[in-house]
Amino acid sequence: MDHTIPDIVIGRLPLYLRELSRMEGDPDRITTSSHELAERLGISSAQIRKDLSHFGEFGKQGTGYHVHYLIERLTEILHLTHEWPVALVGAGFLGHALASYRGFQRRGFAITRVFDNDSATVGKTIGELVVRGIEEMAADLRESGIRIAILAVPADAAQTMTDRLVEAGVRAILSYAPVSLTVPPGVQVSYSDPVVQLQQMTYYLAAGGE
Amino acid sequence: MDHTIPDIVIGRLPLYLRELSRMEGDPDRITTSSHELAERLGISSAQIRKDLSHFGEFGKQGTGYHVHYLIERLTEILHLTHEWPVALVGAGFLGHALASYRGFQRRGFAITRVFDNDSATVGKTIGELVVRGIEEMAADLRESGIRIAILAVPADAAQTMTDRLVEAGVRAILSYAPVSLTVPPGVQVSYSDPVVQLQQMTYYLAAGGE
DNA sequence: TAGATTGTTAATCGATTAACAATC
DNA sequence: TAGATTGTTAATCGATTAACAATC
Repeated sequence: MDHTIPDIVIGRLPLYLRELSRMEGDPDRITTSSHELAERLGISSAQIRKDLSHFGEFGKQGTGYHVHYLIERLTEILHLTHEWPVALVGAGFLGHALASYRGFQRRGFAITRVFDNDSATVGKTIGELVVRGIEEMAADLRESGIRIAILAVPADAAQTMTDRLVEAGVRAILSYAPVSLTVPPGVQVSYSDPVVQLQQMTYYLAAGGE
Repeated sequence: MDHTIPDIVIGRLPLYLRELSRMEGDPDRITTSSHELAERLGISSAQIRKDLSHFGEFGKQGTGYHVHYLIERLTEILHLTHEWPVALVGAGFLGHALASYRGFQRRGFAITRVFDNDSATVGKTIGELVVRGIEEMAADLRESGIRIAILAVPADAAQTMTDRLVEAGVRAILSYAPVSLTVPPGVQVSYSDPVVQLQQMTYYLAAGGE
């Protein structure tokens, strides 16, 4: 039941979880089906059933899936049963937006540290968090045991900060810097670059649109 | 040479372009190879050659690829030969961060409009842009011919705003709202949800890390 | 020339889908 | 029971990779 599951399957589980949580917001709804979920997510129902079957049997023939039960199973599978503390590196505009985002807490994460290397920013507060200097970072992360970081620094600083984070025990990095990062095996990296996403879409937009 | 190229191939082209642009920053560098590019991006050289071969022959045996020339070809392929105007919907923390981001212009995009439905925000300025009311949006987009929008509104408002954008002629939407959107055929949608990315990574983090 | 590297082919690998027996 | 929907199989579809002739 756990013969190294494809990464692409793991990538869809959070989408299932997100959609199920929306469904759970409706108090009248108790169950859903792979068809309904598929419809709402724009993928095939067979894919959803196949993905879930990697982890067990969560549904009932004729009835479908109990929404709350499936949420609990996915929460376990994704290791979201406890809240993960997250370090934010970079307190620029994007850092501020991330630190202020209310959506983390509800879904398993909490930014508990903010670091920046600009002495003019260090010491200021964002919400309840005081911005700390980069020189404190390694010791602080090791001491607090934080394993997840969000990188919101300029491209030039990204690899250096990544190296420091990994050295300090961080094992998962969500990077907003527009560069490919090099990390040792066992460290997860996920990227978000709005321009890369826009550039993919413009391929499909016939030229000529001013 | 153009028998509907796989979407996954198109998705990698912006990454090639980004890495090549970094290489071009080094004045000593004239050419690169599929091997070097592969190394820097963490993918296979065969994949890079295969991807590029969908569009033509851009390299020279024994020499590799001329960096500047390949940048120009990719720029054409992705329709980045002119700057695309972009409408930003939502002027919260994230909207501010996006509107202030210097990285768009250099890579083919310019946010030229910002809309928000909060009357306390409308009329304020972000950089050189004045925030406009949502009620102006449809007419303004149609008149300006804008085809690309970035959606930075709460989940609840996302589908309604999407419908309005599509109705007003927008054909590509980059959404930061944590919901699946429904759009008619021919409209591109790309998503960015940091929590989804974090949740994918926690799967690989052994539980127990407090 | 000798060495390097492309573009392409064919093989391999992996993911998606259609279909259906099982069963609630 | 009749209808609905799962979990799973096998077939299909698509993407990646290894290998190499061509050639700069």
